[in-house]
Order: sequence, then structure tokens, then C-alpha cells
Amino acid sequence: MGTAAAKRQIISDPGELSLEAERLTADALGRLMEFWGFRRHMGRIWAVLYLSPRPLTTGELSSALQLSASAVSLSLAELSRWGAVRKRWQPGDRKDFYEAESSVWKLLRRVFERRELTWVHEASEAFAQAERSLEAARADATDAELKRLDYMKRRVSRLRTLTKVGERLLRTLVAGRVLDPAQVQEAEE
Amino acid sequence: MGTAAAKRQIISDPGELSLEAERLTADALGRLMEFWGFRRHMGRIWAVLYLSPRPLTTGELSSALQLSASAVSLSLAELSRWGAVRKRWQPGDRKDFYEAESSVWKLLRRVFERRELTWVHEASEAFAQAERSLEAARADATDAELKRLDYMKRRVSRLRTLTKVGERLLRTLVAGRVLDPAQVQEAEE
DNA sequence: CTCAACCTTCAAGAACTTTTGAACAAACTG
DNA sequence: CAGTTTGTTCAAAAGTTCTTGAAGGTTGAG
Repeated sequence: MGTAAAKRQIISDPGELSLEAERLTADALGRLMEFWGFRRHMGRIWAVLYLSPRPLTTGELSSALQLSASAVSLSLAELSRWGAVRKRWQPGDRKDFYEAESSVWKLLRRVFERRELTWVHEASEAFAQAERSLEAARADATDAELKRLDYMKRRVSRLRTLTKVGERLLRTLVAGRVLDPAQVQEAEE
Repeated sequence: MGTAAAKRQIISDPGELSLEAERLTADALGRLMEFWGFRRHMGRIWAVLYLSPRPLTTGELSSALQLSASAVSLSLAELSRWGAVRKRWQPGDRKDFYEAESSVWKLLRRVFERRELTWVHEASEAFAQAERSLEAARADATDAELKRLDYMKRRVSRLRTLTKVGERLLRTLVAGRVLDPAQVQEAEE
């Protein structure tokens, strides 16, 4: 079969193989990022930059990943907001060059700090608000209603305690200090 | 204004206020769950069950949250798969009753174990595969290509180390043992 | 000052998910 | 055993997010 030979030839070509490796890595990171609630292309683009020994232009990125210029521009802008890529200008060239922030730990920390913490905090506020509602309801409640309200109160308040513990753990994580998950368990007792 | 008076009346009604609290809690948990990659209604339904002192029927859930019967059925099925709700049968009633698994820590652990760990693990495999590709590429590479390949190799291998550390940390978390995020930092040196 | 290269923004359309109502199935009741 | 109630499944509608191509803006070269 001619095709098989051609394929083998292509596969043993170093360029092809490194492209294959790039694709595998980019796809894996894309999936991971998507799963983590980011745009899929952010992970893919970051991966290509991370694997490149020199900064790349938007044109190189869009041809490496078969993406339109606008898709690249959009994802790069968002990656910048997260500090995951940096613009570098080459003297004598007015294209924009990008390079990846290569400290993954720094990036993880930033996401936990800016995003996860916000969400947990917002939930916590909502629970606090619910508790106030329940408090207000006690005023005109009959005995049966009181029982019901107090049950809800205890539950909501447990949820709030849990989010508080979550917040504290996230802060600990961001600070790079040792984390004790037993605190979550304790919050439920 | 008659409306204001009517509104005040409604707002000081314990029933209304506890519904308000239920809604706030359900919405907050819905958002949290959605953010965490689950169906929004899963969080809302779980919240209503968690706040209820007795198991509820699908009918009660769909009227509490204004959801169609099928939406409730779908979400309950998925919550069951995660062990987040349990079916209870009341003697002499053939409706299905549901109650919430109330240990949040148990639930969190299960999700980390079954879902997060899988993702990190898959990424890790993909990186390993990419490394093999790069290894294979060295065979027919010129000197310049070799340099490029080795650079990529170092990067991919760092990514793989990071996912390995991630996997280990997740396992530690699931086991409820103390977690040291410094390991991530160390993996990058 | 004009042109060309490049990047960004935007609105339309494509792709994907979620939600729903209707049809079906199962379980009890009289 | 027919009828009713309850729960599930499925295909289509609705909604949401992603992607793209075209238009617009900016910068530097000639």
C-alpha cells in the first residue's frame, strides 16, 4: 500500500512528530481549561506558547491551531487579563509577539484568588441574606411555623459555615500554606 | 398606596419569608453548582431537599421551583448517580420521596474522586503520549531540530510532573489528609 | 499624507446545551 | 383487568455560547 508507506514516512518526520506532540498537549490543556470553566482555546493557545522557545505572533498561533485571527485575538486578550500571557515587542517588527507565563503555580493561585474565592464569597452572602429572612419571619410565626423556621435556620447556617470554611481554605491555599480538609468535616458537626 | 400595604403584608407573612429564604439558598447553590460544571437545577433541587425536614415528592419539587416534571426527574436521576439524594418510600403512598444527602463533605469528596481526578489523570496520560512522540522524533532529527525537540520535551515533562502532583494532592484531599500546596511550587523548579 | 500591515470589535450565524411537552411505561386501585 | 396516577424517555424548541468574516481603528513606512 502506497498510503501506508507515505504515512510511515510522514510519521517518522521530526517536524510532523513534534506537531503531533504539540497538538496532543494543546488539546489536553484545552480540555482541562474548558472543564475548569474557561474558553477552550485559551488552554490551547497557552500550550502552544508554553512549548515554544520564542514568543509567537498572532499569525503563527492562528496557523498552528487553525483558528481565525479574531478567535486568537479574543483568547489572547482574556489570557492577558489572567496574566497567563505577556506581550513582547521585537525591535524592528511591529507585529505583537506573545509569550506564556510559565509559572503554573502562579496562574493557579491567581485563578483561585480572583475567581473561586469570589464565587464562594457570593454564595456565603446569599446564605447570610437567607438567614436574615428567616429571622424576620419568626416575628409573626405560629408555633408550628417556628419549628419549621428553626429547622431551616440551622440548615442555612450550616451552609454558611461551610462556605466560610471554604473561603478560609482557599485563602490558605492562595497563601501557599498547608491546608487541612478536616476543617470542612468539622464544620458539619 | 394599596400595593405597598399589600406588599408589606405579604413580606411579614412567615410563609412568604421562608419561601424567600428557600429561593435565595436554592439560587445560590444553583449558581455554585453551575459554576462547578453541574446542571444548575441539581443545586437548586438539592437545596430545597436539604432545607426540608421531611422527604419531598417530585411534584412538590417541581412546584417549589417552577420546573417541569421532566426537568425534576432528570436532575434527580443525576443527583442520585452522585449519591446526593436518596429515594425514600413512605408506607401507603406510591409516590417517590426524596431526601438530600446532608453530608456536604462526603459529596465534595465523591466529586473530587470521581470527576476531578479523572480529568487530571487523562491530561497526564496525554502529556505522557506527547513525550513519547517527541522521543520518537529524535531519531531522524537534525541538530537544530534536536534542540527544539529537547526544549519541548522539558516543557511537556514539566506539565506531566505538575499533573502528577495534582493527582497526588487530590488523592490526599479525598483521603482527608493535610495538603501541602508547596509541592506544586516545587514541581516547577 | 497615503498606503499597507496588523490587531480588535462586532454582529450574524453555527454549534452546542438545556428545557420542555408529549408519548410511553410501570405500578397500583377499585 | 380497565383506569388512574406517577415517573421516565425522547425529539423538538428555546436558549446560550462560540466562531467567523467583515468593518473599523491604529501604527509605522514610504
